[in-house]
Amino acid sequence: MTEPQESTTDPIRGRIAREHLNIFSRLPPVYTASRQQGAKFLARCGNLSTVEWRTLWDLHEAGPMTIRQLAVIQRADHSLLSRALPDMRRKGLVTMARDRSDGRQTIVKLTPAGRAAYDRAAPVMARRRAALAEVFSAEEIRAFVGYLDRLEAFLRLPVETHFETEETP
Amino acid sequence: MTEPQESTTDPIRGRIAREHLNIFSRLPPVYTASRQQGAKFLARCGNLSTVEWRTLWDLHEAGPMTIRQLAVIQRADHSLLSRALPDMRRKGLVTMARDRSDGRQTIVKLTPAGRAAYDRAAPVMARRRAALAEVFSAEEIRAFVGYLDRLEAFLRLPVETHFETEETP
DNA sequence: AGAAATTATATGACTTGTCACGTAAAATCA
DNA sequence: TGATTTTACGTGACAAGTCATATAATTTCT
Repeated sequence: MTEPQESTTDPIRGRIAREHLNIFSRLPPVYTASRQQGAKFLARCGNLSTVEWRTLWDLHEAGPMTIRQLAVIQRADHSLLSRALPDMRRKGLVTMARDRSDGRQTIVKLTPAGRAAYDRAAPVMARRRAALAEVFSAEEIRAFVGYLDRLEAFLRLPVETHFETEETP
Repeated sequence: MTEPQESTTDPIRGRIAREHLNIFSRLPPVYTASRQQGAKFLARCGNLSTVEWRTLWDLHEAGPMTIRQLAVIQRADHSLLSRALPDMRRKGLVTMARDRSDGRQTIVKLTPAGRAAYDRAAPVMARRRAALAEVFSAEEIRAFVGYLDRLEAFLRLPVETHFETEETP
């Protein structure tokens, strides 16, 4: 009744089944799927990249800020922004001005075109979050986020933590 | 009592606080942290990359297989493996042989050196999973994975799903 | 004030991951 | 059997991210 090649596919299936419960293995595909879904939503409302969308959103919500602040909010390396922003300026979405009171900093600000791009994208991206909210209740989201918090805390522990002799004498 | 600059930092903090509950925003940093932690663990036991480690592990657990099967297990694009494997062969970790019965396929197999590299890395990576298990009970892992399953199912829905007029007449 | 340390940004090199497209081998179907 | 479709793999081009290092401006310390 079962396929004759079962002996060949079995170890593969077994492997997949076991990895299903491995959080570390699950993360990359889930993250990637999220990135792709986000990109598809963005494709429907202009041609913003993920980084661009996040940046427009942050600037819209929190007002003009420095590159570092953007990086802090997005929890990404500042170099990611440092590379993305000149392109966004070229596209007319933002302005970048050296801070007069602190010459190291660059203050990034939405332009009218940037605001327009935000306005075009925002409802579509809001729809995405609304769609998620149809699948997860607010309570479930909180629980899920709680797991993410705890996982992240674990992931950011210094690695040595896990290699010290942990015998409590 | 509060800092005088609160008016400046407030919108930033507010933004961070609000994004904290946004699953889509939380995923990239969590994924990235996991990748970095994995890389640090791997740095302690040889110099395998993430992809290399995953591949050695899969081959060790499920035996020789094709590039496609590796990609399926890892839920990644075949091109990722297609690029990584020649390097691994060059390092002597695997052999790649054209399948005699199906000339399209390449069968990847662990070499003794590959097995040795696996044996070196495996205990360290097992320790990582053990450390996670100290922080999450088996039950919690199941619940967490359940959320990931549901999220992934949502993320892989065709995008149009979310744009059809969903008024049930 | 001057030296030393810190901070903000830029940039090169790299990993993980995608998609699109080309080619060869295999499977299907007429 | 021969034409068409499918499948496996390779490869170029790209996005998102990192780290390390350099430079300039600011802050801190003596």
